[in-house]
Amino acid sequence: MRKPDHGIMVKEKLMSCNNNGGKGNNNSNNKLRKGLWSPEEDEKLMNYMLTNGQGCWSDIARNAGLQRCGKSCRLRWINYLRPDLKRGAFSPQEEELIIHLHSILGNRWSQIAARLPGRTDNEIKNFWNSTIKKRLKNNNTTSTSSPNNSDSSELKTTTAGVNMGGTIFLQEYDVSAICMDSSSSSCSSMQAPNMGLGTHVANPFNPPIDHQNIFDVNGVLSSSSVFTIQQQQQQQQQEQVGVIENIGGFGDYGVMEPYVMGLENDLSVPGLEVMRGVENSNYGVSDYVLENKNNQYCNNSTSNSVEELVGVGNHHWEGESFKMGELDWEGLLANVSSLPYLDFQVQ
DNA sequence: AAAGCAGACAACCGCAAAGTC
DNA sequence: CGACTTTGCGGTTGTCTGCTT
Repeated sequence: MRKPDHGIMVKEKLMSCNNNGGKGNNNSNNKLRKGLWSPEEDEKLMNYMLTNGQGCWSDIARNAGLQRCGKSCRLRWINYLRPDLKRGAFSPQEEELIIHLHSILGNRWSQIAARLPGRTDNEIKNFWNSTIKKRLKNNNTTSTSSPNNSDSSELKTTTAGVNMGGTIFLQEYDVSAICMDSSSSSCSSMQAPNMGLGTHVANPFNPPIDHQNIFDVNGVLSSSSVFTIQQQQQQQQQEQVGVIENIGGFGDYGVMEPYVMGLENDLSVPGLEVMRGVENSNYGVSDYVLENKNNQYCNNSTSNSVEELVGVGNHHWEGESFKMGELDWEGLLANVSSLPYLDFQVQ
């Protein structure tokens, strides 16, 4: 709907930017611009960043000749100017991953974004709040099940919804297919705190990788929560559309258009990763090429590192070629299930 | 054609953690 | 060790745009 080129109609607002909640301001220039960024400002910041790399943001704002606070510059760079940003609509795979990650991480947008290359937390947050949440809510209102209905004694097909805190619960999710683990064949509900799912599991590098835990609004482990990755993968193979389609029939995306990340030239930003590619003016996502030095995207199931377990963050895209279009989404989703820092969020 | 509405997204705000002096 | 600064995060607001009435 809205074109990505903003900042043309910048309102001349001035502000006293204060990062410290009113505790002080060491910026000699108290009249700082506020509001949308102009193309000139973007250019200044971009040029400065490409030349000097990332540093102290307040210095950047000053040295780049911007009448902006460092905080504003940082946000602009991270959310808009960064060369490794991917633009355009979220692909169905990305949607699926977001939903999946959100079911695990909750509103930890930065952590979710770290697992979606080229996407920012702000972007994902907006997308969630404007699109996914609404879809799921609509779907939930038409659902026969209530969010608080954790009666898992019945094996029902999928319903999904969003609790008051915005966390997805997947209840009664094709239980017959999911609850194959004999140890949990009863699919009985369990209170999350009793699962030892406090701030972190005891050993963060040795997570209970055979469990995916999805909690309903009361923190009750849903009836679909316990199954092994292997079973999940089997399920995903059987149901390629998986969670997404079961939630509400996402996928109204038409044909994905080729979109290659990056800019027309190779970009080498000090302090940032090298990305290589050619931008297509079309928005939409499919086949862009990143360079991933480690080429480790979510395929190292034996890894001891959190990042390696669940994929890499935005900071790691460099090195050998990596094709987004060839993402092992299913593998990614499977590995995401093994997030070791499964904080239990009381909503 | 104008007004109203809703979607999408950029940007701000407040807070907290981390870092520095 | 405390004060101050910087950075990062999540919630929220503001603005633009396309669609509908």
